[in-house]
Amino acid sequence: MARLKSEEKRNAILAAAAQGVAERGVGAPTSLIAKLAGVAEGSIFTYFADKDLLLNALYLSAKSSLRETMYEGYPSRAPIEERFEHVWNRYLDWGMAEPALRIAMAQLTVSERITADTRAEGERVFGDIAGLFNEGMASGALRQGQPIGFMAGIITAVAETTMHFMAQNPAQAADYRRAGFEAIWRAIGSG
Amino acid sequence: MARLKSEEKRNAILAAAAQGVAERGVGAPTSLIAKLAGVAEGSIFTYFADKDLLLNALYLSAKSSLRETMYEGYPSRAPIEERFEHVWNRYLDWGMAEPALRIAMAQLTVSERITADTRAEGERVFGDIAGLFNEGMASGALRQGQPIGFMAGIITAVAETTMHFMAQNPAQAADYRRAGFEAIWRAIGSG
Amino acid sequence: MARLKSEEKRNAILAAAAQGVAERGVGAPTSLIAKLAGVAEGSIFTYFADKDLLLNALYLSAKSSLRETMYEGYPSRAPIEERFEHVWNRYLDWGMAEPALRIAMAQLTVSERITADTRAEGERVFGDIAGLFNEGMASGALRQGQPIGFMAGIITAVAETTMHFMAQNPAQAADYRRAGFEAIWRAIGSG
Amino acid sequence: MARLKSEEKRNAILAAAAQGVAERGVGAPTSLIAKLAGVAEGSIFTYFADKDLLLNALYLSAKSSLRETMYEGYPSRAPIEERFEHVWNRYLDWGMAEPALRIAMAQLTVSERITADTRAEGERVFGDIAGLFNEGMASGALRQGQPIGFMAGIITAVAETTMHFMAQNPAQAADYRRAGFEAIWRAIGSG
DNA sequence: TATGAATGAGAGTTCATTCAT
DNA sequence: TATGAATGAACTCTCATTCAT
Repeated sequence: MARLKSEEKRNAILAAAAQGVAERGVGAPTSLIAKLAGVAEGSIFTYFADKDLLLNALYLSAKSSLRETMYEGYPSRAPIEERFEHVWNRYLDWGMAEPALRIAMAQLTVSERITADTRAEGERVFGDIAGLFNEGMASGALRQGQPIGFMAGIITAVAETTMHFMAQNPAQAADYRRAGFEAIWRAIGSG
Repeated sequence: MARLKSEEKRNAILAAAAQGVAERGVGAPTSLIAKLAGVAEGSIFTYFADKDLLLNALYLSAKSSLRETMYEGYPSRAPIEERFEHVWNRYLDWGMAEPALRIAMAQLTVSERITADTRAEGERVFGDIAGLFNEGMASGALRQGQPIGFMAGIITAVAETTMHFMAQNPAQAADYRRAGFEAIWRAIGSG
Repeated sequence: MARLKSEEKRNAILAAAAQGVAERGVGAPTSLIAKLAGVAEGSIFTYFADKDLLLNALYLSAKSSLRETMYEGYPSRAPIEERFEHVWNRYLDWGMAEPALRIAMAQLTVSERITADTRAEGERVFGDIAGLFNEGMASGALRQGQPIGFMAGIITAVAETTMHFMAQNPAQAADYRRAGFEAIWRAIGSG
Repeated sequence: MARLKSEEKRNAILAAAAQGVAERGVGAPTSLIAKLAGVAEGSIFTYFADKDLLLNALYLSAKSSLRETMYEGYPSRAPIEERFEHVWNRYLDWGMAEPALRIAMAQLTVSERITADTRAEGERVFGDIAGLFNEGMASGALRQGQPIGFMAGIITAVAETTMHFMAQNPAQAADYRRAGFEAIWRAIGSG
C-alpha cells in the first residue's frame, strides 16, 4: 500500500497557509505556503484541489479552532455574565496563542474568495453561542430588542480590536482584556 | 507648456481603485482600475509611481473623505453626547453613501501593503477626534482610564459592524444606526 | 514466487491508453489512463517504463490488431480483387469495432512521439500486404509503375476517410464502404 | 499614441505556432512558440487570449492559406479536368512550400482542441470547391451518386499522402504528383 | 507486485511596469 | 502627457515519474 494522505500533513499545510496569509494576505503564493509547510509545491494540490478551497478550508479551520478554545473549561452552571466572560477570555486567549490564525482570519473575513456557503458554515460552527444569547435575553441579563447576529458581530469586532491592542502592547494586555470586556458587557448587558 | 496633471484624473483613478479593491481586494489588477477610471493602463503610473503608492494614497483619501463627512455640520456648541452622535451618524452616512470606499478601506486596513507611516498619517487626520475624547474625559462624560486610541478603535470596529448590517438590511438601517450608537455610548460613556 | 506481470493488466492499460488518446490526444494524462484501466497510477510504469514506450506499444498493438482482423477468413484462393475487397472490408470492420483504436492510431500516426523504429516495425507487420501487391502487379490486376508503399498509403488514407464517414453516418455505412472500395479499386486497379 | 497591435506580429506568432506544432504537436509549449516568433512569452496572449484560440486561429489561417494558393491562376474557362488538376497541383505546391503549415494542419485536424465551430468555418472557406464538384456532377465529368463531402475527403486524404511521399522523396516529387492526380481522377472521375 | 501520495519541472496565464509612439 | 502593446517575473496548477508502504 502506498502512503496515505495524512491528516498531519493537511494540518501542516493549513498552518502554513495561516502564516502565509497573515504575513502576505490572501495573495500569499502557494509556493510560499508549501515551503512553510515543508512540502513540495505540488503537494498542496493533493490536499486542496485549488487555492480557493485551501483558503476556504483555512477559514473554517480557524473558526473551529476558535470555537473549540472558547468552550474549553466552559462553566456551564455559572451565572451568565461569568459564562460570557469565560467565552470572552478564551477568545482573547486564542488570539494571543494563535496570532497567525487571528490575523489570517481577519484577512479572510474581508476577502471575496471566501464563499457565502463557507461563511454560512462558519456561523453554524458557533451555533451554541446563539443559545447563550437566547438564554441571556430570556433571563433579562442582556439588553432586549437587538438581533443576536448584530450583538455577536459587535462582540467579534470589539474582540478583534482588543486583541490588536493586546498584541501591540503586551505589557498592558490584561488591562485591555478587562477594559474590552467591560465595554462589551455595558454595550450588550441590560445593566 | 504641457497640460497639467489633472486632479480630476487622479481622483478618477482613486475612485476606480476604491471600486476595484472593494470588489476584488488589494489584488485587483491595475489594468482593471485603469478601465474603471476610463484611462489608459499606463496612465495610472503617471499619477502613482507604483501600485503600493496608489493603495496607500487610496487609504489616506478614504480616511480624509470620512473625516470630512464626519465634520459636516458639526454642532460645535452642542452637548458632548450630541456631538458624538453627530459624528457617529455622519460616519454611517459616509459608509452608506460610499460603499466602495467603506469596503475598500476595510480591505486596506488589514493589508500588509499599507505602511506604518501611512497608518500613522491616517490617524493624524483624525487628530481633532482626540480633542473630542479629551474633552469628554475632562468633562466626565466619558469613562475614565481608557486609552483614547483603544476607545477610538472600538468605535471604529462597532461602526464597521453597524454599517455592514445596515448595508445588508437597508429596511432596518435606522434601527441599527440607533442601536449601534446606544451600544458604543454605553460602552464608552460614563453613564 | 511473486505474481507474474499479468498480460491481462498490460492489455487493460493498452486499451485504456487507446481510449484516453482517442479522447484527449497523446497529451492524455497517464493518471487518466490508469483510472480507465482500473489500475494505480504507478502501475502503468511497471508495464511500460515511460509514457513514450506506452504510446509506441499502443501504436504497434493497434497495427497488430488491425492486421489480425484483416486476415481473418482471408480467401487465399479467391481472385485478387476479391482478396483486396476482403482486406478492405475487414479494415473497415476493425475501424467500426474499435473506434478508440482507430482514432488513437490516427493521433499517433501524426505524433512526433512515435519513433522511426516503431513506424518501421509497424510497416513490417503488414509485410504480407506487400505480397498481395506484388502478386497484383505481376498478374496485371494492378496498375503498373506505382511504388507499393504509395499505393498502400493511398489505400490507408482512403480507408480512414471512409471509416470517418461511416462513423459519422452509420445509416449509410454500407454505401460508404462500397463507394470507398470502388474508388480505391479504380485508383489502383488496372481496369 | 501607443504601439498598435501589428498584423505582422500576429502573423509571426501564427507562423511560429505552425512551426512549433509541426515539430512538437499541439503540446508545443507557448514559450517555445514565443521564442520562435521572437516575442515575449506574455505577448502571445495579447494576440490570442489563450492557447486554444491560437490553435484554432492557426487551423483557420492554414485553411485560408491553402485555399488562396489553390485558386491562384485558376483557369476558370478550362475544361473541368484541367481545373481539377490546377487545384490539385496548387494544393501540392502549397504543401511543398509550407511544410510546417501542412504538418501542423494534419496535427490540428485530429486534435480535440479544434472546435466544431472552427471546423465548420474551415469548410466554409472551401465553399467554392463545392461549386466545382457540382459542376463536375452536372456535366457528367464526375462519377454520380457520391456525396460531395466524401469525394472532397478522399481527395484531401490522397493529397496528404501524396505530399508526404513528395516530401520524403523530393527527387520523385513530380512522379508522385502525377500519379496522385491520376489516382484521384480515376477514383472520382466518370471516365 | 501494487498502490497512490509525493515530487518538482514545466505548463499556461496574469499582471505591474516600461516605453515606443 | 496619454496611450496601450510589450515585457518577463511570478503565479497557480498539471503531470510524468518515483518511492515509501
